[in-house]
Amino acid sequence: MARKAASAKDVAELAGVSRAAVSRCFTPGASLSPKTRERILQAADQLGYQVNRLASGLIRNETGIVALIAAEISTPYRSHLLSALTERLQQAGKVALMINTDRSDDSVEQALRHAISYRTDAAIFLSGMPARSLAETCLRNGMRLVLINRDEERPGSLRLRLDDAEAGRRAVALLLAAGCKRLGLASSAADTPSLTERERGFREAATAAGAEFIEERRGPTSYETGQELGMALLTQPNRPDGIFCTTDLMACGIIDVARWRFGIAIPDDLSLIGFDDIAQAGWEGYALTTFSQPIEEIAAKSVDWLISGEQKNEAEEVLLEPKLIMRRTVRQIYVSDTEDRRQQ
Amino acid sequence: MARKAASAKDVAELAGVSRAAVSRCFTPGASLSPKTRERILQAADQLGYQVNRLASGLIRNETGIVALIAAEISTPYRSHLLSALTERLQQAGKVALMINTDRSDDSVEQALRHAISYRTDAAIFLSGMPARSLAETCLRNGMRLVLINRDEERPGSLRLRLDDAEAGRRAVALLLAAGCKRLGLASSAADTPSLTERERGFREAATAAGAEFIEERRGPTSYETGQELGMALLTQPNRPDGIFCTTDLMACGIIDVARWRFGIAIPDDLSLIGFDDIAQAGWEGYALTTFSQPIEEIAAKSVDWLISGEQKNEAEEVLLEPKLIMRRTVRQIYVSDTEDRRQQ
DNA sequence: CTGAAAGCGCTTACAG
DNA sequence: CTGAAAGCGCTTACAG
Repeated sequence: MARKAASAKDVAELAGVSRAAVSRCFTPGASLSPKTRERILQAADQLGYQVNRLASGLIRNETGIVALIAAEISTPYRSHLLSALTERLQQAGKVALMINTDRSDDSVEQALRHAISYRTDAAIFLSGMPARSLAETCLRNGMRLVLINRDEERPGSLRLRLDDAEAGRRAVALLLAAGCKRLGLASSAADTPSLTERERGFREAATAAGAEFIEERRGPTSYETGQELGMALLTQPNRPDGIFCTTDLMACGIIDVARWRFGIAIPDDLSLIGFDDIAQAGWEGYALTTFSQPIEEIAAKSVDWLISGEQKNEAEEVLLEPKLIMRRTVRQIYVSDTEDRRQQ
Repeated sequence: MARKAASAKDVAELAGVSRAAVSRCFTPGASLSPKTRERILQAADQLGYQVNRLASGLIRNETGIVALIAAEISTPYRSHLLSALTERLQQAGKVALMINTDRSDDSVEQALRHAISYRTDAAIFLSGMPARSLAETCLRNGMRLVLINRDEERPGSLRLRLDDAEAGRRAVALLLAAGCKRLGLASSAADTPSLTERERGFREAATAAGAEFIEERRGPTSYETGQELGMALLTQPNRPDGIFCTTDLMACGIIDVARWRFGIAIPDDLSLIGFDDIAQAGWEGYALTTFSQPIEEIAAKSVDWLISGEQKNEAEEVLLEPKLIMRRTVRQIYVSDTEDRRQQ
């Protein structure tokens, strides 16, 4: 039993041409007479020939592989972004190598070494950061780096960020406009750049507005943490009536606790704003007012940058705007009762 | 600017040994004196050398890459499975190539061709099926195939299935035991092997028990379809009081519609059973009684089979049991009120 | 234990 | 337009 796929040599022999010719047949733009091309294509088809990307990658110094480096890849937001990225990559003729990390420097380094050993054309970081020295090694090898929502930059890389702080500020304004008297900030203890920025924006605006607020930060970024956050915030003697939660996943936990354990009416007795616009935020049971991450835009910009353009030595940076998605967890007091009905 | 990573040649020169020696240094079990190894390791470290898996894959006919072929990869169940698979693969020293399909034969074929061109050691199918002829080509090249929840088999491949029909049957029994008088079967129109089996088991058992039931099948497998299903089922003149929904995602949609649009109390006025045990099924707002897919077991069995063992010519098959997860969407009537309280 | 040499499957100047 | 030849970075018998 042959354990080898057909090679260019096999095709060449069958078609009665040189190995070079069959190579040209599969490299766009190479000169080849229509007749020869036809003969080669037919032979290739007959043999089930597929060019070996390992070999061609070795020669051309371009593998068509790009590494996706991320932690917690089954989380709603993360998996959505990964999906968008994978799809765009495929449309651009690239292929995605998924590498799971646990966010530790060690595992991120490990991931990047994997990427290097497969000579990926690029690496996209959704979690963690490559050490400066390793990043330089990558660049020297012609590998491109894109950093999504990371707080540092690396020379030669593309950095895509959201204006997280602005979202925190807008959340405060919104909550105050809804008549909330006592604000709450809920976040995980993950200390991820995006979360920290959202928190900072919130504190800044709340302080500037002279608003009273309390905050709770704990645990990993999860639904369960949301439940704990809800318990902590809602058992306070003077509990908040307007909460900004740095992540939808946690906000869902807060909503459930408020509703099912305390019977708190949302948005009448408690207004809540999340971040990410995960699918569940749009579910009827949550209808969460939140800020959406422009996932398709992030994915598009990332792969556009990867496939086009020359390598530069400065870092490029693009700042995207989260968009406010109004749903039904923030009380609307500006609209009178009758107008409210007319609007529906 | 050097655009090339350090190669074995560079390391060999720096360490004053042959290229063969540095190759041996990085292949487990190759004979090499401790002294030489030490010198090589040091040189490699200094140069930031990583063996080029493209070149080694070419020679050894083993790339360490395994393709994950799936549709709708950001769905809760799918992304969870993908995450487990990726993790196990990494632990086994392999790396995951993620390929997105849209389930059409065409895109599945495309995906497999991609896998072939990168000479992946294996392909794991979570969606779609490789055409018989293509599958044979793969096997001939020594590529291993694992099919998860697929209805056909392919010689030489591993097929992992769940006893979906049995779950459908158990759902009927459970609903009947809960005192439901009129059953409902809710499913998407996706015609996926797993769904069809779950439906079949339900119909079989319902018919055998002489139970009255209605069914609704429509749309893709999504939360939104669940909402439609809920509308269709709950607006019936004689609506069901016990529903088996072939997927948790859709079940969540049904719950929300029942609760928020019709004010139906769950489980008092409507019992509901799902399938998959996605994270949301465990959320406080749903607390969905459901069947769990043994995801970790599926992942473990898949990669164990891949890394160990000889290629055989018959297809192997393993049948896994979905496990009933009792939560709070099925009415409990066997337990008297006082006993009920004692149990808590 | 170690090295020289052949070979994996491709691409790409270089000539013609 | 086409082929012969060199070379990408590795591994692996084969000798010593």
